[in-house]
Amino acid sequence: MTVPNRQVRRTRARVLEAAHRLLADEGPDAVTHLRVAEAADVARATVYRHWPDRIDLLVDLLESGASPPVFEPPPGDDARARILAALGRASNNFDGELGRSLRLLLARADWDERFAHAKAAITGAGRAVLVGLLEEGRRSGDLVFEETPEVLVDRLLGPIVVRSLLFDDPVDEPYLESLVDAILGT
Amino acid sequence: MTVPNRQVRRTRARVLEAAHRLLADEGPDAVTHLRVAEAADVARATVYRHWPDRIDLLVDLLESGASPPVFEPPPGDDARARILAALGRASNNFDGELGRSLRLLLARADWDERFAHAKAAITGAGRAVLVGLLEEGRRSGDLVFEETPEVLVDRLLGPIVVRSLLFDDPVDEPYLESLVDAILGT
DNA sequence: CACGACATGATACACCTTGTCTCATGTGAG
DNA sequence: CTCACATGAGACAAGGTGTATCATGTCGTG
Repeated sequence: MTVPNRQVRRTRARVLEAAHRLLADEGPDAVTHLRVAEAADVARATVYRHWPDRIDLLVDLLESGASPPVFEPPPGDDARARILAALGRASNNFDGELGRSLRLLLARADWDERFAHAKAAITGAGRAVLVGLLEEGRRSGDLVFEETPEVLVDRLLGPIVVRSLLFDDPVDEPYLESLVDAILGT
Repeated sequence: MTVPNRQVRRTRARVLEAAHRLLADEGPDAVTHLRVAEAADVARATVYRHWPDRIDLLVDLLESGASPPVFEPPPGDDARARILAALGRASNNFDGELGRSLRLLLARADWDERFAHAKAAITGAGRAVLVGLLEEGRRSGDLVFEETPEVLVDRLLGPIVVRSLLFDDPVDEPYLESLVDAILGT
């Protein structure tokens, strides 16, 4: 991995930013070499040099946009509060632009290996964070449960996902609290 | 609504079937007027006559394929068994081709009104079936719960959705049983 | 600073897809 | 059988794709 030039970094950043706007405004079909180049005020050939395949550009876009803050391990004292904060962060990310990226990732992963990798990385990371919080709570004695942590993650994350990604209903703080209490028995 | 010709019906069926294969094999980007026409052995102009917009064809495809059996109200005696059967049917449908259609619908709904309608119709129907089963169980005395039925549907359906659509982990009968017992307290 | 390596802009090219049109031919309902 | 209408076949302009070339611009290094 050679570290890219300043010029290269600047160009990539400009292109990605333009592509990001295009994706957000007009959807994945609008992210073509031509339109991205025009929006970024960059030669079309330049876009081809960096991303010979349109799909690579889309994957880059989704990975850079959807990855970092989705399930960041939150600070806090007891396990319940930390889990609550993690779920709140997740639900905040699910609606809005990040939710759209996630849905796009889910759909494209069915037909394209590159999207599948990105999907696995992101969902895997999120799952790992929650599993970690649960195990930490069990070790510290804050939580007592019989099921595997993975099963509990399903039960905690699932309702939020269904509600925001499928039903387009809001998820607020009371909803999360009653969910956590019901699942974790706190 | 005029009832279409025999010729028209035949053509539409052939085109839809070819488009279906294309979607399943190569994904949504492959469903273009040209490729569908070639696969269906039909003139390209004919496809344009029936579906002037490529998106209409995709929506048609997803609605016809994804709608009917997703959450069919199952027969059975007690509420727990019926809900279990409904969830089992749903989880069977989530992986495989129907799951892909659902994910595609979710993603495209963010940028296209027509997909959004189809998504709302399908998810709404599914939710209604489960809510109905819960209310029926409450009336018959099989089930006792304090939350709204919608909240319980989130908790029942959510884990299954997350597990099959996000994590790509299998959902088997014991998983469903322990889920139902945990959520409904049976 | 000056040089050299390399990224970019500009342009050209052949090829493919799209959307629309026209007209001859085929098909089915009455 | 006949006529309305659906389809097939092909033409067409417009525009997107992918690749190549070369002059120009930008940066890192000596």
